[in-house]
Amino acid sequence: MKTKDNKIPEATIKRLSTYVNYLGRLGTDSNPVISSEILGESCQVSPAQIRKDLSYFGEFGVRGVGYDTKKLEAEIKDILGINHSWPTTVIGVGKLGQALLNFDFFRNHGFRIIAAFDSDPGKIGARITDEISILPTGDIEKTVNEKQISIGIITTPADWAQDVADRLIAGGIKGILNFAPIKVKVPDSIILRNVSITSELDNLAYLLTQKKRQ
Amino acid sequence: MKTKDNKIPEATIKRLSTYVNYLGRLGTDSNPVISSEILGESCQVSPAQIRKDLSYFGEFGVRGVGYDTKKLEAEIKDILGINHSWPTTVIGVGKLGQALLNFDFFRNHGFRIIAAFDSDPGKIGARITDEISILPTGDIEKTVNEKQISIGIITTPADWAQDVADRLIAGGIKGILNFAPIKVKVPDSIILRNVSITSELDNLAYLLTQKKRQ
DNA sequence: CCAACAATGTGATAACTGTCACACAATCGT
DNA sequence: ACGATTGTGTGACAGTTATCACATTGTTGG
Ligand SMILES: NC(=O)c1ccc[n+]([C@@H]2O[C@H](COP(=O)([O-])OP(=O)(O)OC[C@H]3O[C@@H](n4cnc5c(N)ncnc54)[C@H](O)[C@@H]3O)[C@@H](O)[C@H]2O)c1
Ligand SMILES: NC(=O)c1ccc[n+]([C@@H]2O[C@H](COP(=O)([O-])OP(=O)(O)OC[C@H]3O[C@@H](n4cnc5c(N)ncnc54)[C@H](O)[C@@H]3O)[C@@H](O)[C@H]2O)c1
Repeated sequence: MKTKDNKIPEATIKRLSTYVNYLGRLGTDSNPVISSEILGESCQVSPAQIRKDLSYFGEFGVRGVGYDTKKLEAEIKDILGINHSWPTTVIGVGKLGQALLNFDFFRNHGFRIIAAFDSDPGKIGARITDEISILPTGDIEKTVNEKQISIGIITTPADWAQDVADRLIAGGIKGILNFAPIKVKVPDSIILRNVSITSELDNLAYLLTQKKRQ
Repeated sequence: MKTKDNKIPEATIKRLSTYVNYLGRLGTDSNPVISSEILGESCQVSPAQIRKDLSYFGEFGVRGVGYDTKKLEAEIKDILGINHSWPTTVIGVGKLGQALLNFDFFRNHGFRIIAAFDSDPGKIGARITDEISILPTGDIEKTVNEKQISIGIITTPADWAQDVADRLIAGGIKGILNFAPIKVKVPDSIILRNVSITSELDNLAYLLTQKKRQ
């Protein structure tokens, strides 16, 4: 795969994720080929935007025809790096952590949760699946290191997020997805992304308020 | 509150949410005043960016001093429209829906979940809290209308998201927060925001892959 | 009262992102 | 064989967002 440039807009990556998700839901048998027009309608993105997004990474379509559905899906998965399974762990098996642990979608789309941690003695040892049982927080460093876990998902209360992040990093984690409503500090070598559900709701509230005030 | 302009960057709103969240966590007693420098360090935003963000809405600080912590928090809540409680409902009381229903944080920060819906006969009728028990999907229109619910949070499987959205809209909903991995179609008058956890993970995978390939 | 200082608010500028039009390549029908 | 048609790929342009420098304004200590 060629990357013409390394200055890809973040929004482009987000859209690629949408495209690949939609392509995966398509019956490839009935739709062997798809145009940017049709794809755009489903993803609510302009056709030109789709072509532009793809053009950052190469030429995947056939002029006058469109894109081979299956091939395009594979190409985007390759671009995003979800054509293999990233070993992943969840720390904090509360309400949200359990939802993520039981979310099968991940398994088929590039992520494999292979460990779970909690600090609650009442939870430690509980089986989640055949291969996962809840480990104590103190084991994070060792386990991440031994199992070569790449991605850590933090779903502990905010007060513990930094501590957990530090442990993950000590164990050699590569990337962190943080659900706690706090900005954890990590060295530049670690990729960090935050999911802020609260901020999405706040945004909704703002737009509703705007509409009312206008 | 004055709004100088109605072209506020979406990123600004997202950051305001971060600021207000951080300010809420501060002990206002020990920190009656805060500078853009300090706030920026905690929120990982440049001081200039913070001042710019706030300047879209007015002048809230005192030159040479900084911002009154409590007052700034109140001002941002006012800007975002989270200085009162939005009546909210969750549709799809599965793993994720339950996590959201039990997330107390919302209650103290501008959102009050006052109804929950599911289509599973085994779940209907179950009590969530004193005031909420799970209602059947067929009641969405009526309940949203009667209780004047403003915001609907969709946590059903993707295949049902559009149906649920249509019912919410028929009931007079104002805004929708959608967790299902599909783009639901809504009229322009409805505010729609999507939370895509998968896309955040994809983004993480992309960045990790980039790092590896570089 | 004034000078030294601290931190805000903002216009100018740079960087980034999205839109659009159209050249170009492949296919299809005659 | 070739013109008509379809839909991609991309350069030029427009719009948006972030960064920076500094003028401005309030505070504090002598
Ligand atoms: N529930 C939601 O809908 C929601 C939404 C947005 C953000 N969040 C955030 O996600 C995080 C988890 O939320 P939740 O609702 O699942 O809370 P929860 O209380 O249900 O779960 C937290 C879990 O973390 C465990 N834990 C505490 N300290 C720990 C530590 N040091 N190491 C490992 N595990 C530890 C607890 O034992 C518990 O099982 C919080 O930071 C919350 O703000 C939750
Ligand atoms: N669990 C996660 O971590 C996670 C992460 C990202 C996105 N999501 C998305 O959130 C949604 C819910 O995920 P989940 O893990 O909670 O699934 P789940 O299967 O645990 O829950 C889905 C719930 O929706 C109910 N439901 C089904 N059809 C309905 C209808 N027509 N009306 C009302 N309720 C209906 C089901 O009875 C069930 O209780 C899915 O779209 C999923 O893709 C989940």
